[in-house]
Amino acid sequence: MTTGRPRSFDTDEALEQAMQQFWRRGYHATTTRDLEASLGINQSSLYNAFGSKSELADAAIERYQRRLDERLFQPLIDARDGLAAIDEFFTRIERWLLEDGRGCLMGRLMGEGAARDRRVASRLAIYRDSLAAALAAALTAAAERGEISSRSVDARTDLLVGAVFGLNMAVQANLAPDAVRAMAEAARAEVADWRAAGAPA
Amino acid sequence: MTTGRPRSFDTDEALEQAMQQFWRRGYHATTTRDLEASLGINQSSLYNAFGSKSELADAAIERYQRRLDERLFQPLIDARDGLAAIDEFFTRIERWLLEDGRGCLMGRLMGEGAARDRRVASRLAIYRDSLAAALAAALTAAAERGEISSRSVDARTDLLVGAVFGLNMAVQANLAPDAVRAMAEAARAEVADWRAAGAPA
DNA sequence: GGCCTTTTACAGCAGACGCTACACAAAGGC
DNA sequence: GCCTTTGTGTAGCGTCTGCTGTAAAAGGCC
Repeated sequence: MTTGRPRSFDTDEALEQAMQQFWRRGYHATTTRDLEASLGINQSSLYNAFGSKSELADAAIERYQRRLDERLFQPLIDARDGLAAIDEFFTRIERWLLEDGRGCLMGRLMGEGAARDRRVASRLAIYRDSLAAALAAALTAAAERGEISSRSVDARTDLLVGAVFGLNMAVQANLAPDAVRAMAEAARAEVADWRAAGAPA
Repeated sequence: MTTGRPRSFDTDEALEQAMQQFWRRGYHATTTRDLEASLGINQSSLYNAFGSKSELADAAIERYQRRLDERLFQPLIDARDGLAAIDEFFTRIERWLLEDGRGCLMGRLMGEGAARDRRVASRLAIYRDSLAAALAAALTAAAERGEISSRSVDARTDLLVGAVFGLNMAVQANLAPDAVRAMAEAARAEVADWRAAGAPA
């Protein structure tokens, strides 16, 4: 059995703070000194506990993705009311992106080209797949309810993934909150038009 | 009159190379040593000619924006055939983004948060406004032709700006070219649906 | 109380960054 | 042929980056 000196900090709480830091600043702009400060942990302890900046980021992103699934993707999948769920989804995303002006960690990572780190690239692939799967599930539900044609599900999934990417880009580009809200509203209006047009079976 | 030693390089050609370098790597990842190499110019000459990295980038971005206007935005404004012009616009953007796998310089800058540099932020504002203005002009033309309702122009401008941002984000996130193509195709399909639905005057 | 293991603190490494000081080179003006 | 003006090459500045070497500290186990 290993005993040794006990950790002076809570690993889970440290990971939470790391996630917050990466969320605020992205991957590259977050330095190991920043992490030292925001985690309240000496750099050598940080390396001892997490291995490297890349590994710590990976763990922090995993934590973030669990939160995204829980707060945004899973509700979209669980709500079986078709287009209404998508409307609600964009409302949530808009709030998520503008709250505290922090945007979305995944949007930050995509935008800054952090995919050059293999671990981050893998996380980004998971993000994209989760987002597309949740939207596809909602659109499939909408087709089952007769709100849209089932043949339009794939293209509209791509369109909405693009809209979400676009919202992230807008936040990343420092667009005014009102402009971001207008973009989200435009997506909701488009979805509403689908219902109005109906499904030609 | 000033005389002095003449430049050993062509300033315009150097600026072109600087643009290419920023285009490939973005703002932060392009170092003054990179520029030294790709411009074939000593760093001190570079600073003597352009002032600073920020000022050189500003001039390079201005050059890029002229090219964007000429190849993408102005054709969209000049073509007065409404939705067909928008379809063509997305085809051009798709090609622009995937050609040489370089993406778009403005997308790179937006994504990497280069807006913290004041000059870059100003350039990004110009880009966004030009893009929105070109799309709004085409949508207005489409409304005049009766293809869509004139009341939907503003919302659809926002939607399409979002779609373009989304395509840029997809490229920035290193999505497979086929996935980017699918996103562009989805935007075109959506635009085609507008024509099918027609304008309820 | 010694032993062993793990974590901690401090200091520093090697490399990259944007930028600049300085001496020299190359042109025109007189 | 010198002077002034501007461009060039070298070398290096101060700072920041991710990461590590080393020794002391703090716990369990016998």
